[in-house]
Amino acid sequence: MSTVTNATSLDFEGVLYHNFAASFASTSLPTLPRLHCQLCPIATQLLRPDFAAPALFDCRSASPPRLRCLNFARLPLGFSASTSLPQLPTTARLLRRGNTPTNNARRLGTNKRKQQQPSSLDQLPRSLDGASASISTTRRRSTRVNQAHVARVLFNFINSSHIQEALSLFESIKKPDTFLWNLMIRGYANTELYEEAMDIYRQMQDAGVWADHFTFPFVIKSFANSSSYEDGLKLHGKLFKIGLDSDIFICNSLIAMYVKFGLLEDAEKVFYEMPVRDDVSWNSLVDGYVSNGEGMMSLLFLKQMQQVFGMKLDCFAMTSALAACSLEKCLKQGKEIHCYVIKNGLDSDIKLQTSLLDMYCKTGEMIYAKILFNFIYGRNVVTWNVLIGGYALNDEPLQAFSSAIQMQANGINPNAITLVNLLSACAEIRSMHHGKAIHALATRKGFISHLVLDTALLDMYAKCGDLKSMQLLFEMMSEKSLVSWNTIIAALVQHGRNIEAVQLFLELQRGPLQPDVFTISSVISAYAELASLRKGKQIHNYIMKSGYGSDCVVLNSIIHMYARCGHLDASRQVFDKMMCKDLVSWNTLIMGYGIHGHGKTALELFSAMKDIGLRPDQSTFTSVLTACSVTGLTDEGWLHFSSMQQEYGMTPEIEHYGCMVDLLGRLGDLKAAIEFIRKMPSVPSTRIWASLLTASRNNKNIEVAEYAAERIFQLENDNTGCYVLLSSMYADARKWDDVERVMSLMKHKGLKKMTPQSLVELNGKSCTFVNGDKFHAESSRIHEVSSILSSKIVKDIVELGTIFNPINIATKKANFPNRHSARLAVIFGLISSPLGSPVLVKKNVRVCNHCHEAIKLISGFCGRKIIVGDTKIFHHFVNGKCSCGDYW
DNA sequence: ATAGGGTTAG
Repeated sequence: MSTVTNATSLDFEGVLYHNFAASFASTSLPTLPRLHCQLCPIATQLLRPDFAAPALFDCRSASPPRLRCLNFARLPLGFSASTSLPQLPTTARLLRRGNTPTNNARRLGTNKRKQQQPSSLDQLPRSLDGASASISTTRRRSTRVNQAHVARVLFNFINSSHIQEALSLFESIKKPDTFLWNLMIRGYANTELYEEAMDIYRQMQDAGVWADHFTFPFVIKSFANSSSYEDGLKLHGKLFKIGLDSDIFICNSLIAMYVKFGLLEDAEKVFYEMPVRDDVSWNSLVDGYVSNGEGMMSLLFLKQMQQVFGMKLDCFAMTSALAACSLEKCLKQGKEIHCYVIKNGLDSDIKLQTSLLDMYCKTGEMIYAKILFNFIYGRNVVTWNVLIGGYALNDEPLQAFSSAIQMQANGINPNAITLVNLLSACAEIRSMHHGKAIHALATRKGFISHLVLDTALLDMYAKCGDLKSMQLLFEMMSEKSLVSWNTIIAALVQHGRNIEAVQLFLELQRGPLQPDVFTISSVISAYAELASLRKGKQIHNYIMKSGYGSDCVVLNSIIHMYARCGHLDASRQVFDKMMCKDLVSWNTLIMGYGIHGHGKTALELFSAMKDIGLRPDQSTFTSVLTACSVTGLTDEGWLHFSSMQQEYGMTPEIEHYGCMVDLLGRLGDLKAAIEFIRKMPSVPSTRIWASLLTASRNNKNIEVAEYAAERIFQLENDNTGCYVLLSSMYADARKWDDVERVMSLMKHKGLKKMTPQSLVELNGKSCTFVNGDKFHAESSRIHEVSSILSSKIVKDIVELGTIFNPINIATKKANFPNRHSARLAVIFGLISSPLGSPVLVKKNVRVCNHCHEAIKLISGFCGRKIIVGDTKIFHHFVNGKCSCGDYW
C-alpha cells in the first residue's frame, strides 16, 4: 500500500518522540527501584480502619441489570460448597501446574504450532532413532516391560511438547492401549492443536479402544476450543449413557465447554447436578458469567460462593471478579477485591495486579491506575499495554503515546497489542499521520497480518475518514473476523454510504460468519436512512423474532431508526418498554426529539435522565444542544453549553460548537457567529463553516456565505452541497453570472449534483419522486392538484424569474419549484391518504426555501399535518407554521 | 496424566 511505503522510513521512537515531546517531558513515571513489599498509597487507603468495603450486592446502577435467578434452590438438600475442597493450597497448586501456555493464539483464531521448547529432560532420547533403538532392545524382554517403557518415552515426549516425535513413536506401536491414546490426545489438546486431538480421538474410536475418564476432559476441551458445537452436545449425551457424566474432571470440562459455547444455562445445569464440586467448578462458572457479558451475575454468584458456602476466593476467582467489575463499571466492588488481594498477601501475583490495573483503567480511574502501576513489581509488556490501553480508552491519547515511549525506555518492546492500543489513540485524535506511522511500524516489525491489529487499522482509517485505505486494507486481509466486518459496515453507515453498507451486510450473510448485535444495529441505521418506515417495521419484527429483541444496543438503534423514519411515537414506545436503558438509549431519544423540533420534551428527558443519576456524556450534550438549536431555545442552549464545561468538566467538541453557531445564526447575528468561530480553541472544520453558510443563507448575506464557502472548499473541494447552496443563493440574489461560474466550476471538478428525491409511503408502498416527475401512475392528478394549489395559495410566493435566469427559463421547467420532488410527494400523500391523517415525506437532500414556504401554506390550507424529514432535521408543518421556526 | 486465569478491535 502506498500509504505504508510513504511512512516506512519513520521510526517508532522518532515519530512518537517528535510529536509528543511536550507530553513526554511532562510525564514522569518513576524509574526508581521499588520494593514490592512497600505499600502503595491505594493500599494504605484501602486498609484504613474506616474504609468500609462495600458489599458486592450493593451494585447500584442506573438501569437494573439483567439478572437471572441464582438457582441454589435446585441444589439437593444438605448441599455444601464442596465435598472435596482442593487438598493443596492455591499457591502450591499454581506451582505444581507451572506456566500454562497462554491462550492468545486460540483467542486470535490462529492455529499456529507452538514453538517447540528445548528439551531439558536428560532422560529423553536424543532422537527417534534412539527411542526406536531402546524399544528394540526392550522388545526382547516381556511385553509388559516393553509397553511400560514405550509409555514412559511417549510420556516424556508429550510432556516436553515433542509432538512430532511422539506421533512417530505412537504410530510405530501396534496396539496402543487407552493410556497411550490419552497421552496423544492430551499432547495435541495442550498445544492448542485441537483438530489433531479430535482426529486422534476419532482414530481411537475406530480402533475400538475404550475411552476413559482421562480421555474425555481433553476431548471436551478440543471440542470447546474448535467450536465443535454439535460434537460437544453429542459427547455429553454419550457420557450420560456410559455413566461418566458425574466425574468431577469431566463435569468441570463440560462447564467450560458450555461457557465457551455461550450456553450458560447448560453450564449451570452441569454445575447444579454434579455430585461433587471443587473450586474449579465454582471458578469456571464465575468466569463463565463474565465472559458471556453477565458481570452482575458473576459478582452475585461470587458473593454467594463466599458468604453462603464459605469458599475462599483464589487468584482465578478474583481475576474473573475484576473482569466483572470492569464490565459493569463497579469501582467500589473492584476496590473491595483490591482490599482482599492486599489482605491476603497476593500483591506479588503479576497477573492479578494486571487485572487490578485493568479494572482501574476500565472504570476510568486513571489516577488510581497510574499510582498502582508505579507500584507493580515486575511489570511486563502486558502491564504496560493495559496502562496504554487505559489512556487510550480514557481520552488521554498523548499519555498513551508517552507511556509507549517510557515502556521502551524501560527495555520492554512493544508487541502487536501495544500498537492496537496506540491505534485507538490515533483514531481518537483523528491523527492519520500517527496512524500511518504505526501501520508502517507494524509492517516493519512483522506484526502484519495480525487479525486484531488489522482490524484496529481498519478502525483507525475509518475514524480518520480515509475510507479508501480502509476498504483496500479490508480486501487485502487474509483473515477477517466479524469485528472486521462490523468495523467497515459501521464506517460506511457513518459516512452515509448506506447502500454499500447493506450490500456488505448481505455479502457477510453469504459467508460462514453470522451477524451479531453490532452488525444488526449498524444495518438498522443504514436502513433508517435508506428505506422507509415499512422496511424499518419489518426489521423491527425480524429482530423481535430473532434472539436480539432484548439487546440494548439493538433496541437503541431501533429507537434511532424510528426517529429517522419520522415515527417518534414508536421510538418512545420502544424506549419506554426497554428493560435495560443505558446512556445511549437516552441520548438517542433526546436526539430524536431534538431533530423533530420538540426541544422542550428533549430537555425534560435530559433532566429526567440526570434525576435517575445518569451522568451525561459528550453525545448527550450533542443531543441536547441540537435540540436547543433546532427548536431555537437560545438561552437554554448557552446554559447547557456552559454547564457541560463548568459542571461536568468536559471540553466541547466540534459538534457542540456547531450547534452553538447554529443558535447564533438563528438569531441572525452573523458577526457574533464569526467571532465565536474565531475564538474556538480547536480548528474549525467543515461542520462549523457549513453552519455559518446555512446562517448566511437564512440571513441572505452573500458576503458571509462566500467567506464560509471558501473555507469549506479549502478543506473539501468536492463538497457538492456547498456548490449547490452557494449557487442557489446567487440565484436568489439574481446574480446569474455567479450562478454560472459556480455551476461550471462544479462541472469542471467532475462533481455531479445529487438528484433530489422525495419518498412518501402509502399503504405500505413507498413512492419516490424526482423533480418534475412524470412517471408516476397518478402523475396527471398530482400535477393538476399542484397547479390548483399553486394558483390558489402559493402563487405569489414564487416568481420564476427570481430563481432562474430569464434567458434559460424554458429549459428549467422540470425544476420549477411547483414541480419539486418534495411538493409532488406531499401532494400525492395528501390526495391518497384519509383526510386528517398526517403525511410524511423523506428527502435525500435538504428542503429548499421555496418548498418550505409552499408546504407551510399547503398545511394551513388543507388543515393537515405534513412532516418532511431531510438529511438533518424533520420539519413538522401544522396550520401554516413549521416546527423549525423557518431556520434550517 | 486429567479441568479453570491477565492485555486487544465494533
